[in-house]
Amino acid sequence: MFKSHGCGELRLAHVGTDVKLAGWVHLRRDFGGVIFIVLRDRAGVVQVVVSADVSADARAAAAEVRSEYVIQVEGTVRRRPDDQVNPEWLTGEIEVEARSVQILNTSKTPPFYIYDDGAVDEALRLRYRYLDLRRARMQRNIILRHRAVQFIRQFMNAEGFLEIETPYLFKSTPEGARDYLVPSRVHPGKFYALPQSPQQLKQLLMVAGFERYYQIARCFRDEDLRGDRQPEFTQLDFEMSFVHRDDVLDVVERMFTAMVPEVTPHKRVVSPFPRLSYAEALDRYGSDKPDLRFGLELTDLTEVLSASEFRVFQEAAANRGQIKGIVAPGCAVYTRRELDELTEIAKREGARGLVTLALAPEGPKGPAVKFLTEGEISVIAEKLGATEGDLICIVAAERRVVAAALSALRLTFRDRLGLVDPDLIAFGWVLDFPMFEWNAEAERWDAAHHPFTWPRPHTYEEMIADPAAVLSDAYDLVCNGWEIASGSIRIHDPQVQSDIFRILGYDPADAKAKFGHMMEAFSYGAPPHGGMAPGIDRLLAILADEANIREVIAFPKTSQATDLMADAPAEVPDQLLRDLHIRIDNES
RNA sequence: GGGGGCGUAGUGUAGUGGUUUAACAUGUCGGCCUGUCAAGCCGAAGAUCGCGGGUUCAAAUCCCGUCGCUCCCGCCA
Repeated sequence: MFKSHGCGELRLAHVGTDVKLAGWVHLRRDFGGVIFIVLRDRAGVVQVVVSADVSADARAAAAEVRSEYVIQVEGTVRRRPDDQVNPEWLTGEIEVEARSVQILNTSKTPPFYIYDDGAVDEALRLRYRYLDLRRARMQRNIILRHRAVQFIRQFMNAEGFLEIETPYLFKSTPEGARDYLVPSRVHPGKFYALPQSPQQLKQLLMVAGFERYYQIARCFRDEDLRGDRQPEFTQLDFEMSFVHRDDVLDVVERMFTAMVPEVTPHKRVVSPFPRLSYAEALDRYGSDKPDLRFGLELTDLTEVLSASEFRVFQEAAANRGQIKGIVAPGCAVYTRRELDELTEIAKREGARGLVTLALAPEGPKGPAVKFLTEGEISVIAEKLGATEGDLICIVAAERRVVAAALSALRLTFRDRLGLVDPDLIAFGWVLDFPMFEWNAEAERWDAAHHPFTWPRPHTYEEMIADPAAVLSDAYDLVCNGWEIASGSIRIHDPQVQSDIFRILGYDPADAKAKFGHMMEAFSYGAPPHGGMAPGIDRLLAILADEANIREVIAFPKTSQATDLMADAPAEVPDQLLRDLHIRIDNES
């Protein structure tokens, strides 16, 4: 072994110990006769003192050393004099007096600082990802991820789940995200698809009688990226037989409630997780993934303002729309410019405008004041619980737009007013999703979650009577405003499954080709089952205080889905394409 | 597919009201230095201002195009 200890693990207790260390040169301070080297390895950093008095050879070697050289040091752990303790460091009470310094490898000057987590151009970080990963922030995040995943494995194992792998080369399924395809060499013109999730396979594992399955599964979706979306991402995919909805929720709730204090002790989990119906989430927060760390809930004013003379309100009420508002505490002083920005946010979500009422000391102010009676204004303020100094924001439009606009404003105030404790982890369940969604463009019903979800009323007659009213046993877990997991109790009855396909308008022959294996499997004694799939990347981003899941993935893609380090995707030799029976059409 | 932001020594930034030898910090290289801890002091090198084209007497600066990174909308059952 090159080393007897990790650099960062040395403490006062090691004083007097002879140690062999190996790592990277973090910083170097050369005084001529004495050279300080801050040596770094995975465990952390420690100060090495190389004195000419101790070893002329060691001093000579240390003088050659530069940032990020890989060196080996042999020496003795020594207590630092009281006035030279570095309280910033875990190893700050000691130092290693070097007897020998060996250069194991040199390094070019790195393209950015390793010892500092300061901002560096994203493209440069990704091009030199292996250097970026050396930096404290990424080391911390990747190690945190390891600990979280290990916790999950131990927890799931203890709960009686079996870890089972499923294929990456599988079959494209209709709907959902665009698939990543893999051409078949053996079967010209045919393609595998990388799984968007192991959904079908885990259900088949339930049919197979494993009862409890889990997998830290890579999933692939060929859609445009966002801060919370990468083309490949990782889920804790699990499925359970002979359970009801609450049994599934219970596993996840216990797991995360135990995990957070274990891997991030400075974070506080709100427990038990609040439960909201989908309808309630939209009603109170305007979103199906509400940030539950703060209030600022939406209040419905449709009824109290239905008789208003104000045309904006009249129209909304007349068109079966809604009038809702939120209160921004202390924001009555907002300038014209700030109010315009709020209006822009509302408009971006489809609202035609935003009604603002500033409760200034001299009375209510705002462009709509002249259209409202004093009585109406006081009813609004009372309903919303607004007091002097507050800013009221009202959107009147169709339900969807009202929800989207006020939700966006709510998050804007969250950020501007600093309404959340960054160390709060606020999980919440969103339940009772609708089974179907009307797809106006295609003029048909789509599955709101996926077509394998168990509908509450499950006879064809009950469902077709009013598809919009059919709720399902689908559920989401949200955390700090992110959708963190999604799942459902599945259909295990082939009759119900074919009824769902019928309502979704699948051509029976087509459904058989796409899902025949599922239908057939269900006809061989499929147990009632359900499951869920928490997104590991998103959860880790929240725990690591990162806004982008890139920061918790060792080798992520850019927002254009490229790998700047390896330069992928890339062209391939013609022969490879010929083997795959593929010709490139440069026209399209 | 659409919209916004960014691109200037290795890195992070300033300069963007047209006329500079393109500034500052840090890093790099050399020198001094035996107790520093983002060491200090002295000295040096380092930038065709992302790329291409245009306007002009004159472009880092204005215009057009293009590339890259990023955020958002669409998309993501």
